[in-house]
Formats: sequence, C-alpha cells, structure tokens
Amino acid sequence: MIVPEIIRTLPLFSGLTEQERDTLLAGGHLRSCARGQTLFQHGEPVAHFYILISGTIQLFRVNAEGNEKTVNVLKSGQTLCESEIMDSCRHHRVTAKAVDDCSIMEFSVTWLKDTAKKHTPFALNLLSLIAQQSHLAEVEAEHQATMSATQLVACFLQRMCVLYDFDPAGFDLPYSKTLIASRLGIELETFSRTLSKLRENGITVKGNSVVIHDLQRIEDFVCGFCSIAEDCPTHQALERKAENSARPKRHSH
Amino acid sequence: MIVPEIIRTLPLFSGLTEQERDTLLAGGHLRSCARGQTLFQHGEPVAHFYILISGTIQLFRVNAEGNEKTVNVLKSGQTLCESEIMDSCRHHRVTAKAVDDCSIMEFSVTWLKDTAKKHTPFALNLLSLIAQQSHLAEVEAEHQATMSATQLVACFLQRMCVLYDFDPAGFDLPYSKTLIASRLGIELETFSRTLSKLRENGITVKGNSVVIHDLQRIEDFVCGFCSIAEDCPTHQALERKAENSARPKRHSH
DNA sequence: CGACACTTTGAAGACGATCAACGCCGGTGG
DNA sequence: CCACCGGCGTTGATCGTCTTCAAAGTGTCG
Repeated sequence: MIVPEIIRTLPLFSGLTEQERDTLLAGGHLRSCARGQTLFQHGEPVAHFYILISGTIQLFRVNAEGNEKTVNVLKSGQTLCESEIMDSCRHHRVTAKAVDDCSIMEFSVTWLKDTAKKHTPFALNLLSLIAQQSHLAEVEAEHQATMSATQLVACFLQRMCVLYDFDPAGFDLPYSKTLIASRLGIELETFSRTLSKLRENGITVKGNSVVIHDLQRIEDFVCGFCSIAEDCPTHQALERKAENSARPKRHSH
Repeated sequence: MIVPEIIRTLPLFSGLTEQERDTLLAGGHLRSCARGQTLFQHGEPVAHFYILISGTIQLFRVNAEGNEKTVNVLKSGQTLCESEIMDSCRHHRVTAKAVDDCSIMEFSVTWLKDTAKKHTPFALNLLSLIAQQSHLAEVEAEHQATMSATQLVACFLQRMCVLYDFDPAGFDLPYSKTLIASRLGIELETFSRTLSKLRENGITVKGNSVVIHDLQRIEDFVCGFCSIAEDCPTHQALERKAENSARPKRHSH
C-alpha cells in the first residue's frame, strides 16, 4: 500500500519505526467522500477512526430549531472521532460532512483501541493530541464568553495563518464566509459587518482575499482579551512568522 | 501511607491491582491549601500533577483589563494539570486558587509521564479522562455560542445535580453566586436577573437554596438548544435520577 | 452597632440577532 | 445570446438581550 505523504509526517506516529507504522497503517483503508456527502451523522453508532488525507470536513450539530452550529472545520492531517472512541462514546456527537472532495483513511474502532494498548508511544501521542484539542476547546469557550464578534473574527484570521501556514500579508480564505460565521457562532450578517470594523484595525478583506497589515496591532486587539499571552501556541507561531518575514527571503516567486 | 477513600474509587486507577495503585500513590504526597491561597499561577512553570482530595478549587485567567474569567471550579476527586503535562506545556495556562480549605495529593510531572508510559491501563484511563474533558469543553463552547444567559444558568443547575449528586427537588449552591456567574462568563447582575426568569420556568432560587420543580420542563428548555440529546451524559444521569426518585426510597432520613 | 462582602434592583447604552431588500455571480435553459 | 434562477454576501432598520454604572438591600462577624 502507498502511504500518503501527509500521514508519514503525522505526530501521531512519531516514536514508532517506519516498519511498525506501515504495519499499523495496513489495518486501515483509503476511501473518498465527495463534496456535500455525509461521512457520518449525529446519533449513528461510532464505527471508525478517520485521518483526513485531503479536502475539508465540517463537523456540526443541528438543534431543535433546525439551526446548524459548526463545531469544527478540519483540514488534511487532522483526525476524526479519536475523542469519542477513547471516551467509549457509542454514538456520534456530531455530523461530519465533506465541504470539498475528500480522501480519508478509515480504521476500525478496535484498531485505535488496540494500537493505543499495544504501542505506548502511540498512546502518548494520542494523549498529547487529545490534550491539545481539549485546551483549544477550553480557550474557545473562554473566547466565546469574553470576546466581541469583531475580536472573534480577528482571532480566527490569525489562527488561520498558523493552521494553514498562510502569509499574513496576503492569503485567501480556505472556505466560505457562511461556514466561517457558523464556525464562530455568529450570524453571517454580523460577520460581514465585523469586516468593515476590522478595516479600521488593519485587516482588509475583499472577497476571499485577506491582508493583515499590522500583525502586532491585531495581536494587541485580540490578545489583550485573549490573555493567554506568552504561552499561547498561536502567539508563538505568529512571532516566528514575523521573525521570518523580517529577514530577506531566499526564494521569491 | 493512608490512601484517602476518594482516591480508591477514582476511575483513573481502575484496571490496576491495589498493590500497583498503592505503590504508585506512594510517589506523591499530601498537602493542604488554605482558603484563598494560590496553588499555582498563570505563567509559572508546570511542576506537579494534583488530585483534589477535599475542598473546592477555582481555575481562572486574568486578562489585560484585569477581569477574571473562571475557567473551571473543581471538587474532590478531580485532577489538575494532566492536560498541560501530557501536552508538554511548560507553563501554567491558568491560576488555581482554593475557594475552601483544600487537601490535595501532589505528584511530580515525571511521575505522571512515567506512570502513563509504564502502566497501559493508567494511560488508557488518562486518555479517557482527557477525552471527556475535551468533550465537555467543546459542549461548553457551543453553549456559550448558542444559549441565552437564562439557559446557561438552567443548564448549570442541572449539571450541578449530576456532578455533586444533589437531589433536584432541593439543594444548596456549593459556592457563591459571584463565582458561578464568573464560571458561566456572565455578569453577576445578569445572573441575578436570570433567577427571576427561571422562576417562571419552574426553578426557585432563594439565597443559596435551589428547588427544581419540573425537571422535564427544564430539560426541554435547555436541551432544545443543547441538541446533545440522548448521548449527553448529563441527560442520561438526570434520567437515572428521575427513575430513582420515582421509586419509593429505601432509607429516608 | 458598624464594617464589609455579597447580592439585588433600576436605568441607560452597546452589541448582536433578525427580517427584509438588494447586488453579484455562475449556471441553465430557452 | 439573453433571461432567469439560486447560492452567496452586503447593507439597512428594528428589536431583544446583556453589560455597565449607580444605588440600595441583606447578611455575617467583629
């Protein structure tokens, strides 16, 4: 079997030999999921662990009123259902839907549990992964409770640069504004209005293209409230980015 | 060493022999933390893993404006810092302060990491614990984004009954309204005002004492928006409580 | 009794949701 | 080729909710 490049560099498998990793990976199989298709639905039994190879997946819940709340939007290299499985949760807590055409590696529930049991490094990597997610979720809950819509959007654009390795000086939104608004728990109209306010704070958004003119200013705007400051991974990653772009670049295009 | 009762029943140590567990526990020591004292501060190096034996601990962050946001309030049997440690986060992401006088078991960072490495069942229990926390944090973020202040409070009072094993038909708030409001990310004044609205929905709060007159009504009020429905642990636990109280009780006091 | 922490209540203002209208674009079908 | 449509995003007006500031009420402990 051909191991996709993205899986080779996954922190989840670090500390294992290539042989071990490849044997483990043979326990899964590649499947694809077309744009708009549902991978699994809220309430269905949890049957698989997934690694997203390419494409974008939206995780959401529908409440009694029929409103969708997007819980997360995943990109290649991210995983699905590890939390449900390790928590021995029998039914899916969210619906997963492909935003783009996706290719996905699929493993059984027992594969994940057994691998965690048999390979200590894997269990520790998984622990680290879930601990990080847990932290992100906590921070998000805090943000939702304390930040204004404008700050939420600014913070989101910042994180975008880190997660997708975008250049703050100019990048394109990787998915629709409707989806972003739903992800941030605000209405599309509110989202749209924050963009004009951000223009006064040094972020220009025109169509899909974003330019963050003054990274420092935005950090102050967001992190004054974010209060995670020096230990915030986003903050650190952005600082590294700022350092790099301060230096002359080797290969320009 | 005397092992506190609360630790014996901790899910974290399930799957280990009593011998193994006691040997492990010998690696920690008991300490106390007086009311108002700080156990550790945001930004300090992470040095320990803690299990709270008795008392109440507030986890909070202070932002640039000097506002406190309470991230969590812990009771006996709950643990501190497992997430930071497994995530190899070097500095504390929150401040921990004793609300009551507390007694705490303290372990070194390496104790936790080594135990997870050497005892697979412990690693899996830890994985499950962190996965649960991660889920709770996700749900909380969703609630913060979608529920009104009144719903947040109703939901909080429900959960209280489960976490503290209170009888919904009458119980006392285990800590101050100021702390609860800070925990829910709303202002004390707003919290106070929601209580009158809840009276119209079948919850009476007078001073510290709470009576939930109609559990079903509150569930509809909250879970219509909560949308976690059948798979929500809170929901399930409440159902069990309702079943139990429907039956005549064996030992009344 | 008075000091103090905690809580409640009132009034004003800010912010986001909602409803409605419109502009923009890509596709489809006549 | 143009007319029509549907999905997506913007803008305006209005309304309800939460915050903020101010003042007063409650309770406890010395």
